Amino acid sequence: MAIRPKSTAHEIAYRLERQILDGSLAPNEKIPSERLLASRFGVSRAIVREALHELQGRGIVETHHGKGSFVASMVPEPQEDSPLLDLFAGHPRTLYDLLEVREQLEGQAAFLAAQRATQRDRYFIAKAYENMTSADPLTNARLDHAFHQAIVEASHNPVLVHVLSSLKNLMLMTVQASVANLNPREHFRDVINKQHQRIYKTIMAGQAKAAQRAAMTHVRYVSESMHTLEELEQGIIWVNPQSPADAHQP
Amino acid sequence: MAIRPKSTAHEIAYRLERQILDGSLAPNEKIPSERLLASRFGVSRAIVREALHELQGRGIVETHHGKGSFVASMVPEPQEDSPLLDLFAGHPRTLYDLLEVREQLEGQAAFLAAQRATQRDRYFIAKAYENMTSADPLTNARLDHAFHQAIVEASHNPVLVHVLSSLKNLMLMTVQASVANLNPREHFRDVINKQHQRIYKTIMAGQAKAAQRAAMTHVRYVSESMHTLEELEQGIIWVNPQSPADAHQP
DNA sequence: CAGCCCATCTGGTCAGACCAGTTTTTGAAG
DNA sequence: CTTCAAAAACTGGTCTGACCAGATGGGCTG
Repeated sequence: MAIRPKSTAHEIAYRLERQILDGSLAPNEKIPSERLLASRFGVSRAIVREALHELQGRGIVETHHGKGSFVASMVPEPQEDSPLLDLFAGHPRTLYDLLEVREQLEGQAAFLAAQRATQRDRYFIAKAYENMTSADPLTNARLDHAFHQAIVEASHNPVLVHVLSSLKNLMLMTVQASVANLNPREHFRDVINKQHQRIYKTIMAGQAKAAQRAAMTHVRYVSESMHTLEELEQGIIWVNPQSPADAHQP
Repeated sequence: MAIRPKSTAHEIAYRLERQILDGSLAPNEKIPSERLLASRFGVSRAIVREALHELQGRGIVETHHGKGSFVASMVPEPQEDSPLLDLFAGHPRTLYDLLEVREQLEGQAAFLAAQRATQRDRYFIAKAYENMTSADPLTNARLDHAFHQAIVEASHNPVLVHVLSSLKNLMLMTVQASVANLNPREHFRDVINKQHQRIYKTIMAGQAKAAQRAAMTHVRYVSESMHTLEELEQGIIWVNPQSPADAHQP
């Protein structure tokens, strides 16, 4: 076989990645200097840098000018299948573009779910709804997502499922963000709970149009609320005494 | 603000990324050569390479020795590993699922285009519309698609652009199929032309709601017409003496 | 006309130099 | 001996220019 690597840089990236995965290089550990790696691997420094940039792009490595490169602290997940997530991460405005699309698709999903949900679908939706409402409001981002997911699947449209599935991580991010930001505020939480209830009831009642409206209203409300919150935060109005920047340094 | 970028390489990666996001660089499109990018951005080729490696690590870019670098498609190429195509193959019904989703997204695109289209957008839409109407009705599948594409881009929503772009091949297939099947029939062709005209006019007039309705009506009509045709074909009732299989080969 | 070859695209790799932050060493002052 | 600031010795960041290696297209040759 002897699958020769596409490029030396890619090969180096692969070997470094393996060292990280098998524990030779632990999280937060300092990676040897570029010059040392270069001589150790027998390649030029430029190649080492290209390899490091590749790993950097994958979030496995962080480098700091003057200090060195380090194994990223977060768990390296082989989620190669979501370039969209990476693409949009760090672009706040895109969040609203995403919510704009979600408004349509979730609305359609609710509409179709109301029309097409089988007994089994209804059971899962109901279960997801109960789990969500009975759980700790501060940590139910995933349950929130599970509820929406159950609805999407009840639409029985594979394309819709697939498209939204492509946005899954991204969606989870936004749902998480919204829940994390909105839930602590009782007013928002109450409104959202009511909206979820309305979506749930209309789907169960088979009222397609109403379900669509409810889902769209919900997503739009989340979007607008986050926008409002964002403006508040920019005004340095912190309800929580916690500082916004304190999640780093080993 | 003045957030000075961590590094030039990262800055270049960001700028390339933005070009991809806003559609200046479409999926599968060839990225300018490293030497050209270097001189264009005013940096060394090494920096361009590091930036490309970062995007490579994020799955946004693919490069091939001797050929160049390309924007990766969000959905795996139409090879055998595309879940959507697998889904589609052998399940003709999926075509209607796709059209169902398209109805929503094209409607939203038209809505947003009517609201947000710049002068430049309007120019491109107008041009695409003219090209489409003046061309040979039997071979304008691509022009049809170009028209719809121009509208989507005028929505100025990168997420929408990329979601629809991911479905591009599939969409082109359906548009092509619809045009190929429907166009020879004068009645359908007339209706579709009128629908295109209505979409065009409402967008130009900035009538968002009307544009949305027009676009949705159009997609739904195409879907329903194809459904009708399909039933006709199964009944082997051919109005046109033409064979059903002759809409390919360049 | 067929076919080979070379000019010239493209990315891949290398070497060495220098700039710019960080850390460590060092040496002089207190 | 301690203190502390300057300097040396790290680290990554960038540039230059060269050469190697696939891919390609056009023109010369048989």
